[in-house]
Amino acid sequence: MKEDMPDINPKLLSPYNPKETEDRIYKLWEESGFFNPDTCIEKGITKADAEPFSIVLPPPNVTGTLHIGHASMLVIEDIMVRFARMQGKRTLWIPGTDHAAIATQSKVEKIIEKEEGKRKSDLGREEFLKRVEKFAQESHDTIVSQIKKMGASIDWSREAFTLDEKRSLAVRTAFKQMYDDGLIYRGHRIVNWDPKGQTVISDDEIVYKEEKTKFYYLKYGPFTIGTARPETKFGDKYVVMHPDDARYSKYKHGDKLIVEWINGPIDATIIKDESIDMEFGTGVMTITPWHSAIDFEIAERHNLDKEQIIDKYGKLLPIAGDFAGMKIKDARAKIIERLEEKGLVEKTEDYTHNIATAERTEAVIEPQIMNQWFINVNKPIPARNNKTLKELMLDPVSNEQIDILPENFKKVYFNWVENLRDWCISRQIWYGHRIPVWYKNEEIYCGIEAPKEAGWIQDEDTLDTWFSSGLWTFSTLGWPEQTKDLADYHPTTILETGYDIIFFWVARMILMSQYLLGEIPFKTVYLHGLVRDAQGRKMSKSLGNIIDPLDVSAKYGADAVRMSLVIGTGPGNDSKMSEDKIKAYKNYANKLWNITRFVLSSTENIEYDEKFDSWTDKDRALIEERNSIMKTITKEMEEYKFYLVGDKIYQYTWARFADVIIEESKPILQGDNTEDKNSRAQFLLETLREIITVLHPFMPFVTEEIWSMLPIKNKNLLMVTPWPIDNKNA
RNA sequence: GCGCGGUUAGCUCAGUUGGUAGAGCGUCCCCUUGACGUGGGGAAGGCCGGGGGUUCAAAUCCCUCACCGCGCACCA
Repeated sequence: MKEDMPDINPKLLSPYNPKETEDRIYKLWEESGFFNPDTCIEKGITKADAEPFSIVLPPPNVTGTLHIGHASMLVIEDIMVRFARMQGKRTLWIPGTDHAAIATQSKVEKIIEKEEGKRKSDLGREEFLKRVEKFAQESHDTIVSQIKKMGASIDWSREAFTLDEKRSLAVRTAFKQMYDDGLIYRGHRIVNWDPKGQTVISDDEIVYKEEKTKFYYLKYGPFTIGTARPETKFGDKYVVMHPDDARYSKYKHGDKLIVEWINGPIDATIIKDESIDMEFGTGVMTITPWHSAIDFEIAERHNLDKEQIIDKYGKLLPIAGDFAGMKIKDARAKIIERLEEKGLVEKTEDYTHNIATAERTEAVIEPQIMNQWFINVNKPIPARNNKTLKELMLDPVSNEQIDILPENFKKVYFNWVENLRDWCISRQIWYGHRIPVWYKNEEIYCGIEAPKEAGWIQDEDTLDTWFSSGLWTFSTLGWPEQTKDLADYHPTTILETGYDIIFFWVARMILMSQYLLGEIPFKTVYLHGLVRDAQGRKMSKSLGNIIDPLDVSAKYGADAVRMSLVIGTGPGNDSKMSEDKIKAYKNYANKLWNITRFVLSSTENIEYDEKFDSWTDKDRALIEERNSIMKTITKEMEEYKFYLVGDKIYQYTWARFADVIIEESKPILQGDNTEDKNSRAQFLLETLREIITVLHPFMPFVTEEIWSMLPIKNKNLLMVTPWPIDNKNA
């Protein structure tokens, strides 16, 4: 039966085969050079003065492989980028990876411990770093090939890494400028210490977990104090209450008394402070300034002594007397035993509270007072109209220089910035940007390069990974050098990223760009959600519900995976993923294939005329209908409503074009009326062409493949073919 | 505690400025040898979370309650 169609591309005779197609097409794109806007200009595809469209890829961590969430991000961004390119914009998408300091280091530590039974201290800093770098390189290579598989039309010639030479220079330059402006300082402050990771972490790297524990009421002289942490109480010599608390009015601020305590009598001092909640417990507490942020603040206010009770490894110090050297967990019960013996335990209750744990190591955070590096977010900056970093972060969002989609995240953003405390940027890990500060005797030197004279020793610490990520929109464009790229493409057009890193990353990019460049890093922030499984659960190894983007792409084609990741995924919302959904879009790719076969075979003896004008009334009506849909689609593309567009094209192709229009066309094409026949044939060809064109950002592989088979004269690759609708000049 | 979402067909979700409820998957029936069974036609199935209000008209706007989810802050 197929002999009747001798001129049809033989590929069309069998079902669409993504496996055979995708790698070949990607290679075609890469070889064309069109991922690079400079090439597009050189070859006359894009005008040199065209409107720029630029976007940076949120650099995946070099901790392993990409997951479905990365795939979703790649797809949304690739749709933006392909659409912009087809609209004739000077389109730049910059790829890169993130060294992810603490995440990568702890991953490699785990591997080395598992495979060789060694710790990083057994290897030494230099050797350990070599191992991390090797691991990072391998991860990088995997990630790059995965990005290509998904069809990302990204400019590989501009690839960056947060820890490469150029980005390191950017980091040191930024650090030095902040240091010189007095925004970066070193000081003894209460910080979040991770006893397992042996490093400080920022407030945002903390995860609160619910814990059931005991709450003890202890006799402290004439008072009863409540605590869940008796092991910190050894040095407690201040007893604090609210100044308005009538129950304790006979005690005056500064009164001294001697109380019997864990290891004997203690000189206690009465402190009155308004931060005390009279309703909670007995309204009296003792404080441990070294190991509690709240207590630290009280101590600062009243200029009280601070004493360390717990060491870096979570063990008790000599102040604990008999308990010295014990771990917190073991000590707690023993201390209570002792207090019981002394008759100091009044009662014990069950208690549920949230404890701070480290995001990476899951260890319980122990607040400690330590000498660390901080960024001052409240200091006026003369070069920026005396605005503080906080204000520099707030301004562009409140005055709408920067749009956030969906808008409700603005509120979340404001709330976070307003409550922001100084950002602790030093980390006691090895992998990362070393702090560009050197010491010699009492002297301190901060510079972009090491001092030339001998005897200077560099600070041991590295920087929080988000410090370098904060520079990403401009460090990738060549800053601190004043490059052409920087002038052409910064501020970037849009930042597309997950809502879970709005604080970590989005806020810090705004901070860095506003401060260092005096301009916003991007005009729009598009926040995507989490990709969950069909039941709405998070994907995790333990649930066994992980969908690997590469697996499903191999099985159903990257186009099908792309469609299923976009449709039903508005900004800010989590999306759900299932193989059934992917399967449906694989069928769609095949449907397009079959439509193409029909249209090409049934119009074989008719020459496609792009300027055809003798439409029948019926076809004129169909064109009008199609144009109106295309207009809507274009408008929604411009509004970033890809989830609507994808579905609209799908519906139009299948339910309208295939099921109705093509069915109606069969008798027309087989009939005797030449005018009707010709008009309808032209309509089918033109409509197929338009469908394939507007679908290209969503399903680039199958559309590019079909495009290559359409009877169009002088055509270029579909990826650089102009978008068919221009709403502005319509 | 403060804030933000969500609640629409069995499941997962759309529903643009208020105008007679939609899709995918699933279920049931039927059809089909020239584009496609990865198909076609049809059907069942929804007081659009509860209550109240505005309006000629509300899934859509306002108020309120309930439940689910998330973020931030956390009390010793």
